[in-house]
Amino acid sequence: MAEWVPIAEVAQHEGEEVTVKGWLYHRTDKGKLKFLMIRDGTGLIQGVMFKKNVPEAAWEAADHLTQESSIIVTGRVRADQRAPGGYELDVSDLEVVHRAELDYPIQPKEHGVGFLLQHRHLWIRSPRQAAILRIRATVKRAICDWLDSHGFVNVDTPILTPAAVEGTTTLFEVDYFGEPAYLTQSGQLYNEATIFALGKVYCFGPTFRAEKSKTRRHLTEFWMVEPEMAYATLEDVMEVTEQMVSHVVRVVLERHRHDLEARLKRNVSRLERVEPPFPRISYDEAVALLHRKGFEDFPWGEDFGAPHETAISEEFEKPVFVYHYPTQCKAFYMEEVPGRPEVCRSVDLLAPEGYGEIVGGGQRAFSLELLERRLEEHNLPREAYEWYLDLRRYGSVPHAGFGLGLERTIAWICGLDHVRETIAFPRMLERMYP
RNA sequence: UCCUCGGUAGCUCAACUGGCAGAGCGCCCGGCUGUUAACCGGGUGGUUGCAGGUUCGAGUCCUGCCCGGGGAGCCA
Repeated sequence: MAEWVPIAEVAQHEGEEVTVKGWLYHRTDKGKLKFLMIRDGTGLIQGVMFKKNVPEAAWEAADHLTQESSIIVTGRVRADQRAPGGYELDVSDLEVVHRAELDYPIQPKEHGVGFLLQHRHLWIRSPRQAAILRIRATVKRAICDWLDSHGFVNVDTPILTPAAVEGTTTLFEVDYFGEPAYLTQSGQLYNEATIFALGKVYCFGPTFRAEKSKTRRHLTEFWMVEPEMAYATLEDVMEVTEQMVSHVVRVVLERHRHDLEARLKRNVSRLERVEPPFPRISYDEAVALLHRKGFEDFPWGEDFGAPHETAISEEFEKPVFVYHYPTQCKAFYMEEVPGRPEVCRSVDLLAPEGYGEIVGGGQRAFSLELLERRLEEHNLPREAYEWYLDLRRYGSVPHAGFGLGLERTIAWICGLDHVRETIAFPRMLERMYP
């Protein structure tokens, strides 16, 4: 038998007889000629099958072959401009591993979103969805590579937690041997402990929010990478963020340019501009900008909604940092701006093209006194935070960190209109199946 | 939780002012040596989301419920 090669590498075997193992994506019959679109997870290639070139049994097997049947196809690799992708397989033999039942629900045509999500376990086979999942893997890898090579130690923070990290908002409660426990919504507080042992750290895992959000930017289970650094400031956070994000975009462009352009119809020139430094504007400046752009009645002190974020990011070609938010709309652990306690040392990174906030971070409160006061103001149970307060008792340092939402970042890079396509099996309000 | 749109064949949708429930795709049969979601001919396919009401007659109007899409708030 000829050498088994992944479809992605078929072009390197021009003129040779090769075997591909995959699934039938689409078939077109033209009398004594058949076109078989074959996918194998690495790519898509057209097999051209002439009746006179294949054994009788292979021809008959192909005759009524159903979509998504698993097949092993052998043929000579040939360059042909008429073939999608430029190369095709001049088929000499075909073996049917399993003939799929004939009611495969997903056709190579348009479907409604609800239907596709109900069949997500099959939808991911479609080339576009598979491309997104491959890019997701690259994004994760690129993030870890960058952090690992810049002195960050990967620490796994717990998923089961005893209390709310950022207050008692919407957490998923689970039964922990008769006591309530909660699925984590951030590993940050634990990272603030581990930096005292390791210097620079990051956690990277799933987080859970039980909020009843029904928008293109929300999942109830999503992945977040959270770097945290000892002896670091808000300015350090912005520098690390822009370096890391730029690296990720660069790597994705390097490895997935074709998928981005051909499969996802992404305008990559927008991504090519993503290089440090990113513009930085203060919350005050952002509010002034909004006032100039038609949001005259936006009150100072409120957090931005989606339309505001879009309006701000429209003014810039790159992702933009907005820093020094009002203290009242950020979490209890934010450091104050010296001399201006009404704003805090926080920063959000807004992605271009209306993708909104992909990073939130800041410099953490340094002093025990400030933290104690904040816990009280936020009505948080002090007992649950005693260990956290210890961090300010034994060698407190200025420190800072941020969280980057993986799905939102991927949606932006891929140019998707909803984060649900960036994860294999999205968990959303109103949807837990499959 | 609120606002908004929707639910008709396996899929995407149509059906005027209440009057015989349809098309394209899929699938099945036949034809075709260059298809790109092929094309041509024939065939298959329905508890109109559920329950009740109005009416001679309801996919269509009314009430309630269920399910889903989009958005807001909140967030990454």
